[in-house]
Amino acid sequence: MTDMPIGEVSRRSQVKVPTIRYYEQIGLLPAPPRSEGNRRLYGARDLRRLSFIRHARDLGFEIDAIRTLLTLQDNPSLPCAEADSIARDKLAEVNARIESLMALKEELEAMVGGCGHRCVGECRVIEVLADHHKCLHAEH
Amino acid sequence: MTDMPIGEVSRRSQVKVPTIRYYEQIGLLPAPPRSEGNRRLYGARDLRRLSFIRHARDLGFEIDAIRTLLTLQDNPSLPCAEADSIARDKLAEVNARIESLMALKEELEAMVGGCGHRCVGECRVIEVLADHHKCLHAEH
DNA sequence: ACTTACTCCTCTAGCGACTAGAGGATGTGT
DNA sequence: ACACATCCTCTAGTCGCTAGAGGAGTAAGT
Repeated sequence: MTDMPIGEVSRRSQVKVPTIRYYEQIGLLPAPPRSEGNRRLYGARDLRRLSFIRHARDLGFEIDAIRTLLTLQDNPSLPCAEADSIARDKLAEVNARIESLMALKEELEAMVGGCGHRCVGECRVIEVLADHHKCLHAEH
Repeated sequence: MTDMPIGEVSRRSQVKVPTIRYYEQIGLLPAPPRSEGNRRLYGARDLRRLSFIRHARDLGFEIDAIRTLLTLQDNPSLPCAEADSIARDKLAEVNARIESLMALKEELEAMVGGCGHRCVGECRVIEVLADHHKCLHAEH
């Protein structure tokens, strides 16, 4: 459990080796002790922290937000309004992104469906991109 | 219509001035003629090209894909299978992104809903991020 | 003991698609 | 004549890594 080399903590946390070193460099992960041969030695705490980071990154949280979340995690007696608000912001952002991707999906489907694979002169894909007014959603 | 300065073509195409110069630099937009005082002078063709680029960027196409699409647009007699396949790829990617965002949305909703704004020690947001097994979707 | 193969170290540079800012020239309106 | 907007080039920064060079330490097999 303790004194894992970077490769093992990488495998277990699913965070790539250079990324772990990068996280150390930007101060997201504390610099661990080193072996006699100057290798990083990680413990269970580091593994938990890395898993936390990786999970949050997967969920689309930015490094800065994760920094805040980690500070909160380190101080469990603080009020959690901030964590909640970060998650709420993220949710709003995700909803917005879903909405615009749905519009995009419709537009792409119209493009792809309308093209009969002849030549570019008659291609709906090119046509739609060239002429904004042929869009399904003129707002953008 | 012709001999617009960069600011005007920017306003009309909705592409920012430095971005237009950047597109010129990377060879996405041909370098226009210059005025006596060394200012770029754009014509209707450039405006159309920029609008095409902007529209495609909005739709999430990468610069490289746009480069291909522009080449196709410039040669209308080529078969359009490639344009079609680029759009199809993009559609698949968009669908995948929508799906993962929907899963994310659920997870964030569970986080936000489960937290009663007390203190971090009881916060579901932190808890879920720290412990992967509390996720709704264990795959990721 | 020696070799091979692997992991690890530091360091620098690169990615994509811009964006920001410095420092200066040109153009427009009053 | 002057103010002010717009333009020019150039360099460097953003974010979150990723790739590669060049070298050192370590584990397993012979």
